[in-house]
Amino acid sequence: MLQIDVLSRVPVYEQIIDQIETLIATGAMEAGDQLPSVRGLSVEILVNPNTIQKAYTELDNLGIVTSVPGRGCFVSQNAPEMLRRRGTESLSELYALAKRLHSLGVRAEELHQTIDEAVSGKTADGTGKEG
Amino acid sequence: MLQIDVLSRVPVYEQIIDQIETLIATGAMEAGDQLPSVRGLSVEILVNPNTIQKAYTELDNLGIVTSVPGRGCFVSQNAPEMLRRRGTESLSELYALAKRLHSLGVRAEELHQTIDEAVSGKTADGTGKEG
Amino acid sequence: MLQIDVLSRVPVYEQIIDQIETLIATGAMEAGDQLPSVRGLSVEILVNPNTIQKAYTELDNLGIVTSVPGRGCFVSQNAPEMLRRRGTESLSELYALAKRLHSLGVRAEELHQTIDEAVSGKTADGTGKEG
Amino acid sequence: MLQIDVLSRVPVYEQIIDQIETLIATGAMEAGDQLPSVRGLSVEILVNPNTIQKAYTELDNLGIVTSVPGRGCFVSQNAPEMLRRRGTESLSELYALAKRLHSLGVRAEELHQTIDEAVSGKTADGTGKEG
DNA sequence: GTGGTCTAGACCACT
DNA sequence: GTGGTCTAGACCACA
Repeated sequence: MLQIDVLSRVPVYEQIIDQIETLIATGAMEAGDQLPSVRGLSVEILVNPNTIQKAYTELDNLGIVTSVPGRGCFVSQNAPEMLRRRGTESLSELYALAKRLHSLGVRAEELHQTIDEAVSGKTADGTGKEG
Repeated sequence: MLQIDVLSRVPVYEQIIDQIETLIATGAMEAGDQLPSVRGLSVEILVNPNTIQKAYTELDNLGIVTSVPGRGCFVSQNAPEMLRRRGTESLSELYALAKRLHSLGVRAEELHQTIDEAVSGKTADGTGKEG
Repeated sequence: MLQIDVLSRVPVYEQIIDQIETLIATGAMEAGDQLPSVRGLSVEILVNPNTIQKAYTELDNLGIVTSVPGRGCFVSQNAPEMLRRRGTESLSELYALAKRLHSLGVRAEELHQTIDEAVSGKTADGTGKEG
Repeated sequence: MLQIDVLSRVPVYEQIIDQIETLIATGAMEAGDQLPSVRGLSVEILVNPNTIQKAYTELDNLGIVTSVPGRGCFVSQNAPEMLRRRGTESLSELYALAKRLHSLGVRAEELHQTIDEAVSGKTADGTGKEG
């Protein structure tokens, strides 16, 4: 269900958060759906239960999911809307990265082209590799 | 000369690297130019000499700069070209980020608009802060 | 595990790098193996943790090793291959040194004999000390 | 006359020593020949006179040249023989480097081949670049 | 003066 | 526990 790269610089709990958010934003998971149990997901993706718990707690704090003690963890009603808003707010990251690449001499045209490729899902020079 | 944000999550030595790279890529510093001395920059921007040294060593490893013990630190001949190439290669990061934001529901139009703002230097909703 | 010569002109962190690379190249450590922890190795070979850290960071930059914060430091998958390639590329150093010795009047036969001794591990007149 | 690489890791004074030694060992300079004056060589190769002086002093200490105050610096009578002996002693460097390359996986055959190329003056894969 | 190395000791995020 | 960053202060070789 989730793909974890233990060698990545991105903390494991953050990878979990990102992927669950994407599942929700893309509609693969809907409001009210139950997340896998901490222990179940732990054995499935071979990650320490504490790390899973940390990711779930974080998602709860963000309001993306709702933990119900003794029952489980469920996608919040307004999760998709929240994620979209969060995405818009995160445009500042895109802004900062684009600004840096531009300052390194990458032309605006190349930046726009990369955006188009990301949106359309092509992998021209986007390998998906991070930093 | 350099602006350090001690509250940023970006390590100080990386801020130094980024800003020097930008100075070179924008032509503010040219091949052969001498960088400020480790100790001089240290007192100027109020950062420990070891941190400056770490940044310079990293820039040396990257080939952006050539350190000559006893003489100083100089911008490499092919630094501008290297930086531009590095920037182009880093488009994959932009690709990944744009893809993620799009998956969170951000529309392509918003992404392109952010690119435009980054290139033109406006700060509409790009505060430079992270998400 | 590692032998450090504090009297050598070779920096301690470089001695660490060299010896770990040798362990990997010779198969004593394999891809995926975990390196000793920074603090653990520090007390074992009586070297400051920062010096160990510097060696590990360098190995990470070289791609020989992958550091995962909070988990440890692991031998990269393609480390052995990279090391062998690096060795072949470094033949130019051997070339330069041999050329210099030859220009100083050392006969080719002596050079070949020294190579043989180095390969077979004998220490005839190769003390490992520098000239 | 001498070629100095100010960007090299090898100290300038050491480059001067090396090249003068090579000139003597190859017979380009003979016993009794006068070396260029400190100030003359200084302007010719654009190096600080103190650095030239340091090289000459070092050569004097090695017995390769003899400084005569007020008259100049001359190649010693037994310089060629000394250099040859020094070269033989320096075989330990070749030993150490060969041992390291071998430990990185370079085969003995490749090492011998590189020696042959260095002796015969070919530049197959010997670029002369250092480390 | 320059860069380079090392130590001691602290704090941080993450597992 | 892990690696990563930073500071303070020292010493070295080199120009």
